Order: sequence, then C-alpha cells, then structure tokens
Amino acid sequence: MMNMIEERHAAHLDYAIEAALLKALAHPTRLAILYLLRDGPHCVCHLESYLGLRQAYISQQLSVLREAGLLQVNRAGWNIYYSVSDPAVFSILDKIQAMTGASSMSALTHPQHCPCPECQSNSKKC
Amino acid sequence: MMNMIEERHAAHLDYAIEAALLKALAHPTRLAILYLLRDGPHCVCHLESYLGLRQAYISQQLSVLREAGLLQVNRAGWNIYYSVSDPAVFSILDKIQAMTGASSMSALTHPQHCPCPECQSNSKKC
DNA sequence: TAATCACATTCATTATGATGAATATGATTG
DNA sequence: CAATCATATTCATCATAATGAATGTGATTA
Repeated sequence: MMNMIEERHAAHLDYAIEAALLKALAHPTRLAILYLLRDGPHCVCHLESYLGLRQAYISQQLSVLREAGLLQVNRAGWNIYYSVSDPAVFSILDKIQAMTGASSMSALTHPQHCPCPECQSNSKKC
Repeated sequence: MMNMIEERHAAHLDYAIEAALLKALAHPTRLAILYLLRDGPHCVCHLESYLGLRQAYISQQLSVLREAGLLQVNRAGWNIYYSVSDPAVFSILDKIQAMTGASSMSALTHPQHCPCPECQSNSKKC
C-alpha cells in the first residue's frame, strides 16, 4: 500500500497540497474574482455585475475558491460578502502577472443593474 | 464573434495567460521537479533518480513546463540539463508553501543508479 | 555511417475539470 | 409561516489533463 504510493509519487517529494492550491488559482474567472476582491469585500451580485457572467457560474467558481480555503464569507442581510482570507494570495498574483508581463487590468467596469443595498444608497459607485 | 467572447469571458478581465502559467505549476510532480532545479541545473537522469519516477513520465512533465516557458534547456554531450528560466518561479513557490504551511522538503535523497558523467566522476554526490 | 545513449513523443485509456441548464436552499422580511 | 430574495447545488455533457505502455528521435561516438 505504502509501497504503491511511494513508487508512484515519491512520497518524500510530494507536493499535492501545494498543487491543489495552485489548481484552485489556475482559472481565468477565479483569477478575475480574486482581483475584484482585492478591492475589498464584494457580494455575489457585484461580482456578477462586474464580470458579466451568470450568477450560478460565479457561485460555482466561488465554491472552488472557498473549498481551497481562499475566501472569507460574511453575510449581511440578504447579501453574502466574500473577501480573500489571506492577502498572500495577492502577492502571488502580482508575481504571476510580472512573469507573464500582463498589464494590471485592475480597472473595474461599473456594474450595470446591481440590486444590492450598497448600490441602492451609493449610486455613484455602481 | 467578439460579442460571444466578451459575453462568456468578460474580455476586459480575462486572465487566460496567468491561468495557463498557474496551471503548468499546479501539479505535484512538476512542483517536485522545479524544487529540484532550484538546486541548479539537472539532467533528466538525475531527476529520474531523485524522484524515483520513470524517465518517460518525467519527460512528459518537463515538456509541460517547457511549453509554459518555465525551463531553460542545455545540452552537454549526451545529457540535457534543465534549469528554471525565471527565478521568480521560486518566490511563487515559497509563497505557496508559506500559505499551505508545508515544510520545506528541500532535502534531496541521493540518486540510486545514475549513469551521467557528473555521477561517474563525483561518486560522493550520487 | 552504424551503434548507442539520453531523452522525447505518440497512442490509448481513464480521471478530472469546465460549463450551461435547471433547480434547491436558507436566511430574511412582512 | 409564507413569500421573496440572494446565493448554492445538482445534473448532464463536453473538453482537457493524467498516466502508463510502447516506440521514436537525434546527437554522439567509434
């Protein structure tokens, strides 16, 4: 049993945990979500509005990030606000961007029709 | 056409390139290879010996890393020496390890039956 | 140039991820 | 407690990755 594992994966050099974390990061939409959350906590409806993607799809990607332990969840009334639990994520993303030579892309487009309370009271922000 | 792309991926927030790089990193064996290469250039036979994995399998993983632009290739006689092209990779790996709380695991086991010239002349190292 | 060596690739199979559609959940408010 | 709202999950399908087995390639040396 142990022999099988060692033979296949060289257990003393197994980086399964690190690989799992990287895998959670390795998706365009999930990266976009994380970059939006760099701005501060956002509810799902904001992410939906910013990204122009369906709510169910965003929830799916959020669940991947959540299960990887990357997100912090806070409910406020009807809305659930997500934020990044460990800012170290952002320094990883920065380094990745530096390596790929991609531009920052942090400029947010404004949400179109967001119904959350934050957008009701603050018409400038949304 | 462009509409389709924008609708599906919110083009102004598309992190496909970053995701591709992360995906290349997100694999236990490939991580193990990169950590070994931190020590300096290694030929495939060394990696094979250190990791205890078949040569063909290691070549497959090397090709993934190579195509992601992560490796530098140098031939010396019969052997091909790989090294990491951008040391920034290592700082990413460090941060990932810090996040996962994993121990360093950089201690190398000694290769068992490595036939390369380096191991012939230097019986202590192998 | 033929044999040899380290390394690479192709092929086939299985496992896992991506994605859209439809629907469920569960807190909240009246 | 029933209606409503934001969010989550399940299901089905398609695409891609992981992996092992077998074989190919191309530089090197005699």
